[in-house]
Order: sequence, then C-alpha cells, then structure tokens
Amino acid sequence: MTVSRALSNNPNVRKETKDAVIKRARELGYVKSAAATAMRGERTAIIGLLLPNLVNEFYARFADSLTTCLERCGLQLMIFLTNDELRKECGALMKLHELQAKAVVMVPTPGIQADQEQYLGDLQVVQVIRTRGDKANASVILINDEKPIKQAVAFLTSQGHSRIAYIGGSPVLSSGASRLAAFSQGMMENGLTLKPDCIITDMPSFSMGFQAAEKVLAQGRMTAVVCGGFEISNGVLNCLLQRDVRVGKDISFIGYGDPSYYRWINNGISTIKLPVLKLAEKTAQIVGNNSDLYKKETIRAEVHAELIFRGSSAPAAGNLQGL
Amino acid sequence: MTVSRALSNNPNVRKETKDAVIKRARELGYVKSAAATAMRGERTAIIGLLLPNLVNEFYARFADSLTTCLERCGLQLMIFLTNDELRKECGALMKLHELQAKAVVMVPTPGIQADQEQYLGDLQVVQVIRTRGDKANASVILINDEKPIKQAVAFLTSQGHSRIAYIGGSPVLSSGASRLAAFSQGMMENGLTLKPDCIITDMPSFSMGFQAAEKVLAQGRMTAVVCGGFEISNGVLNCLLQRDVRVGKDISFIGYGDPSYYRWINNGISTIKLPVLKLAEKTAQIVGNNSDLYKKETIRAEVHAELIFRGSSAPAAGNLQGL
DNA sequence: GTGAAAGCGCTAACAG
DNA sequence: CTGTTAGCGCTTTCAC
Repeated sequence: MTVSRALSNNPNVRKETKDAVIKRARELGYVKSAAATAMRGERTAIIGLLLPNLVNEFYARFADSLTTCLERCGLQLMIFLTNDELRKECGALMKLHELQAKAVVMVPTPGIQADQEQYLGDLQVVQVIRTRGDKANASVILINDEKPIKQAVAFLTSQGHSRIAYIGGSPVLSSGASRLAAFSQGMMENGLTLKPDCIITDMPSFSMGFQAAEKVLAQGRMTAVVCGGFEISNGVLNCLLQRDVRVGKDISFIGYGDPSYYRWINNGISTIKLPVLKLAEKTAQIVGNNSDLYKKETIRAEVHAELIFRGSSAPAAGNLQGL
Repeated sequence: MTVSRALSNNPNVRKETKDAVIKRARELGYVKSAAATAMRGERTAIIGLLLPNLVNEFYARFADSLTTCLERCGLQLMIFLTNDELRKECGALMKLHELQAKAVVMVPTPGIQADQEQYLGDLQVVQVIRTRGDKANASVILINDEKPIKQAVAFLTSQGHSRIAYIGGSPVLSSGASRLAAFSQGMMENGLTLKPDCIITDMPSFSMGFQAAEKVLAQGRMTAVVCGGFEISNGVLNCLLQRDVRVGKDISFIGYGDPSYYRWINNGISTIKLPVLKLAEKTAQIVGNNSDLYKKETIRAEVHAELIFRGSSAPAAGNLQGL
C-alpha cells in the first residue's frame, strides 16, 4: 500500500520511503498496468476515432491534428476505418465500449441509427462533419460551408456563367444535404434556374466524382462545375485533366477541400478550403475536457470553410463562344 | 462460471443453458471487459503504430492499409505520431507497454537506441522503412529502392544528362544512407563524377526539399534532380513549380513516392513508386501471426520500389543548349 | 506514516 | 454439466 501511495505521489508517505520506492521501481522497469486501472472502473485514456478512411487527405490531416491536440491531455487516439459502412461502425463502437474508451469522435456513416445506444455504453460521443439527428446525446461539430458555396456560385455568375453543374455528396448525408441546399440557394439568389440535370449527388468517392464529371462532359452544356465533397472534387478534377479539358478555360472549376497540389495544377484550382486544424482543436477541447462534472452537456459547434480563388474559376467567355 | 463458459462458447455447457445465457447477455447489453481480460495476463488486441506523421501521404496510406489488414485478425491499430523525435517515441512505447499491446510497428526515429529495451517490456517489434541496428530482437521490413534509383540515373544519363543532383534523407537514417549509396553507385556505373555539390541530404521534410531545390537552382548547373524521400520530393517539386521552372524541359525531375497528383502535374512526374500495400500486408502477416509458439524469431523482409516514367524526365537537350 | 481487507471482471484449476 | 476458490494489479476504506 505504501508503495502504491509512493508511486501515486500521495503526501502521506515519508519522503525517504517515497524516494526509495520510486528509485527501485525505476530499476525494476515498473510500469503501471493500464488494465488494472481500467478494471477499477476508471475510463481508459483512449479516444476512438471513426473515419471512412485515411486515404482522403482531409481525414488524414484531421487525424494527424487531433492526435497532436489530444496528446497534450495525455489521451490516445484509436482509429477505426468504417468505409462508410454501418456494420463496421457498430463493430468499432463495440470495441471501444469493451475498452472503456473515454469518448468517440465519429464521422457517422449514412445508415440508420438503429439502437446503437446499446453499443455506446456511456461513452461520450462527438459527431464531426456529418450528423445523424440529435436523438443520441452527442455533441456535434460541423463545417459551415454555406457562405463559400454561395460565394462560388455568385462569383461564377459574375463571370458570365449560367450553366453551372454541382457534383456533391448524397443528401442522405447531412453534409451532402446542406451543401446541396447552399448551392441551390446560391443559384436562386443569382437568378439562375436549377435544372435537375445540372445536379449530381451520390455517396461521395473519387470514382463517383470521376463518373459524374464524365456525365457532365457528355452533356456538353455546362460551363462551370462546383464540387461538394473532398474526394469527389479530386475525382472530377482528375477526369477533367485526363480528358485534356482545359480547366479554367474550357470549363471553370471550383473544388472542395484544399489538397496541397491544388495550388500547382494549371494556374491553381479554386476551391473551398476546410478548417481542419480548427475542427481538430474544437474536437479536442470537447473530448479532452476533464469534465469532473459528469455533465453530459452536448455541445454544438461550427467551424467555417472559406473560398479560395485561383486560376480554375475564370470568365465563361472562352466556352460560351464555342457553343 | 457457467455464464463465463457459455459466453466463451465452452462445450461443457448444456445447449439450452448456453442459449439462455447468451440471450440474456444480449438483452442486458453485456460486453466483455477488455480490462479484466488484459489483467489476467493476456495481451491486448492492440498494435501500436509509430509514425513521424500522417500528413505524409505515404504514411497515411500505410496506416490505412495496415488498419484494414489487421482488422481481419481482430487487431486494432493505435497510432502515435513521433515527429521523428526520440522523446516522443519513448513515450509512445511506454504507453504501449502499459497497455500490454501485442506488438509495435514503428518507423524508428533517427536518435540513438539507448536502453529502450526497458520500455518495450516483451512486446514484439517490427521496424519498417528504416531500421536501427539489429541489436534488439526486432523484425525489419525495408523498401528496396536500389534498383529504381540506379535505373533513374541510368535513364537520365541515356538522355544526355550528366549534372544530376540528388536530394534525399540524411544518411543517419538507414533509408537515407541506402538511397544515397544507390545513387552514388548509379553515378559511378554510368561513368559520372560524383561532386559533393550535387548531393544534398538532411532530415527529410517538405521544407528541407524546398530549400535544397532552391540551392540547386541557385547553382544553376544541374540539368536533372533525383529525389530520395517522399516529402522531400514534394518540397523540391513545389519549389520548381513556384519558380516557374519548366519541369521536364528546363530541368528533369524524378520524384520519390507517388502521390496521386504526380500524374497530373505538367506531363506527369516520373517517380519511384513505393509498394505501400505490400508493405502493409507483410507487416500484418508478421504481427497478426498468432504465434502460439512464443518464437521470437525476428523476420527480415523487403518489398520493392519501382521506377515510373512520365513526362518530367526528358532529354537534356533543351537545357544543355542553354548552357 | 503504514498496513490489512476487499473488490473491480474474468477464467484456470479443481471439486462435486 | 455446474459450482467454488483463487488471483491477475490496483486503490479505497478503515484500522493501527
């Protein structure tokens, strides 16, 4: 018992005893068993992170930033890849429950909530980027991209574009729905008609973006494209480049997310830049919060995206002349 | 006890009893405590992964692939970012020790080994990409890039280049040393002189690459650059693009690693492509190996990199004429 | 300032 | 087939 007290720096131990214990412990290479600590009911210093994947640079950067932010609180991230499958999400939550994780930070998969409550035990939940209703007492941090999306449409309009395509995530995702809404509103506000064939949405992925871009090109009527999804944006851009479409001339392009190479493609890719670091900081703040108070107050927060102008969003002239 | 047996599917339980137990457990939302299991001495299903960062696309892809591979064995990755600092590496190892992790997969930091053995407890170690001596009984998986590096030099030579710069990782890293050796050998084999000012090595990073490229440009004598590091390659390339150097005309460039955008910059960036998936698979194979036998046989393996030709490695003519 | 007892959830080893 | 005992490493509680 004295040993225990010495190691946890309890004042009720003679200094000499304490020093001796600590010294010997070091000699023996003692490390406190996380398992024993956890078994006494305390939470583990583990935070689960559920992401669709790590190949998406946005997710990778988020994971990187969050790891760093949490390290300061002595918390460790355990990453689970869901591939946007509900089944995997459930599996991950169950494991975290078993591990008595302190909290989960998750990009919810599109499926239905079901009685996931069961899996969660009493661990704290933070939904990021997307949300799946408020039923669960989960905190939510979203990226507000309404303004930059509207700005994108307004700018393109001011450059003479009127046939603007939108390629984004499915509206079954909360993020997909809000981005699409922003685009639609933007079109209305600028007096443009919102034809159904100028909007393509689906589960977001590189290949989805690629294929959507092929469709848009096949139509041959659009003079500009706005993207509403990180991997989608990459897919669309890759399609355009592969087809030798002169981005910024034949067609104007506004991407979503800002992978480092967007600066260097052609004259730069205009895009909606996402505040990754701020998102991570806010998340860490909620999760790392030593809520001695068992307040399960659920927080709702937003971080703001920003439109970056580069060469890919140019006047429509070149293209309109061609029509 | 019967309950315990039922839940662990022990045959010595009447079927009806077992079913009843399992049913009731589900109703109650029972999950087996990982802590209790761990406390009885068993290893956790946790594999530590120590990486410099996750921003480097190569590391992110490796983490992604490894997560997926390990999931099949029911193992979970816990990622620690070392930022190539020995201090952080030690901290991470200690935490893994506390958690009774089953194994660590690590990209060793450049520092000295010290008596890290202490931190490791008896967990299995797999060093990837770089190695830090064989003293510790650690398995090692390296990327063999000797052949593609030599090929790169040979190809550039065949295109008329003779002033070829090499920008790579510091030789204090085993990877840096072997790449530099391959480049040097390549130069010799092609009858080229290896002047000291054509070689720049340092701790690998984007900015290191960027600055090295600035130096090379300032010299104004090189007609080609070969890179020996993923982030270095990005840094060099970004510098060239920012300075409006016509890559593949003013200067030939062979990168290291194959981020998706290399295909689309100018006429494509020639590069040494790394076998990420194979690396992950091999790693998972070693780590996931249910070594019921406590054989601590340490494995040494290699996966092979490959040179990809694209537009950035062109004949030297254009440049040589200019000199 | 120190120590003994008890219990967190689980299972190996031994009864019945 | 089912149950009892004991112990994994730790801390809280209550003596001394």
